[in-house]
Amino acid sequence: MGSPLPRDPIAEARHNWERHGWGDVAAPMAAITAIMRTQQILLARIETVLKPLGLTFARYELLALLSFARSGALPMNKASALLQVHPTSVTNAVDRLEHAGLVARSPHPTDGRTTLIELTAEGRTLAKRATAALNAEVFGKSGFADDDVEHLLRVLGDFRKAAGDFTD
Amino acid sequence: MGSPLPRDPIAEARHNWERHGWGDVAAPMAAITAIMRTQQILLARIETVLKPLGLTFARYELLALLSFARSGALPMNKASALLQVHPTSVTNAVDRLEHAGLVARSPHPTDGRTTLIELTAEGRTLAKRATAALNAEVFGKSGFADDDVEHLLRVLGDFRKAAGDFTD
DNA sequence: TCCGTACCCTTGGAAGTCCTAGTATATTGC
DNA sequence: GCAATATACTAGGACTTCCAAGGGTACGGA
Repeated sequence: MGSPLPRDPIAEARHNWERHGWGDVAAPMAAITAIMRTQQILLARIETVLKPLGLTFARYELLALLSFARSGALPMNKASALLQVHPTSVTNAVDRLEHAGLVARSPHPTDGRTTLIELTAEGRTLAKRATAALNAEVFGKSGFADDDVEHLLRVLGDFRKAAGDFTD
Repeated sequence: MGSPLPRDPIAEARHNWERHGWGDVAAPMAAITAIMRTQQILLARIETVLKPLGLTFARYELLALLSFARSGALPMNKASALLQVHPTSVTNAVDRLEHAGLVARSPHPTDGRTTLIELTAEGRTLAKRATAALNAEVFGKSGFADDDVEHLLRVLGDFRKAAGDFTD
């Protein structure tokens, strides 16, 4: 999409902020922008690894979640809550995964409102392969030093908790 | 979209990774997932602030970039490179901003292939208001401690540089 | 019993991202 | 000068996300 820029655009932005008298918020602005950009880079790496397997990140996340579910099945609203995405996004992902034969919908035994989603054998196999690929190609080569990983987990964990992600 | 979960889903995922014998990549996996989620939270905050102004984040970024351009105008390919998004995304954003009367397209004086984009007076005013709102409501209340901001900037800066974002 | 409220999922629409292709203009090499 | 290559933008399609609205089901109080 683009070759390396001669200058860091986020450092430039920070400089612009300071030049306009917003020095008090320039650093957090830069940090937030850097998080946005980092997410973009990581997502691109992940999608590159998943593409040959016919998966997108959204669909992989759902497969992975199901593969760890004790009972092997999850209500859609549970999946929505755990993945922290809108229910319609889950509907969308399940539609496509179901069409690809990787998951199946079934009615909840006692609650007629609820739909359960479950991995097919094929879905379970693909989830394993996708996780192995991501472990090898992305998570195992993140480029973050061990110390930095721990620090990120602490800082971002505090942030998410303060944002109301979890109460734990 | 959801009330706080009783447990941190990312910590759960890390636990699942360790339980399956992928302990060597569990921490980076968790850190990467945390970056994804943090971006999602921050983007939602930003969009909430921009919505009353009739802007999305993508359009705001373009307005802000133009407002800092010395000449007041930028070729679309330059904007694409600096914002680090696909050229078609810039076309999309410019289409909508132009329709809203916030930017204008004009032909490049010497290169017939390139299109220049420029802020209208209205666009310049709105960019100022939007930046003020973001500074007050998002960047000024990021929730990150000053030390953590500096650390984030270093770690993510190293990462982006290693990923080939800039050569500086 | 039955009505209202709460909850679960789906549909349709708007927005963003990227990709692939296509058109038009520059530039380079022969 | 002209053909071949490179560059700039745009069109159409796939995907994800969210919101708003609607239909179905469950449950609790009158």
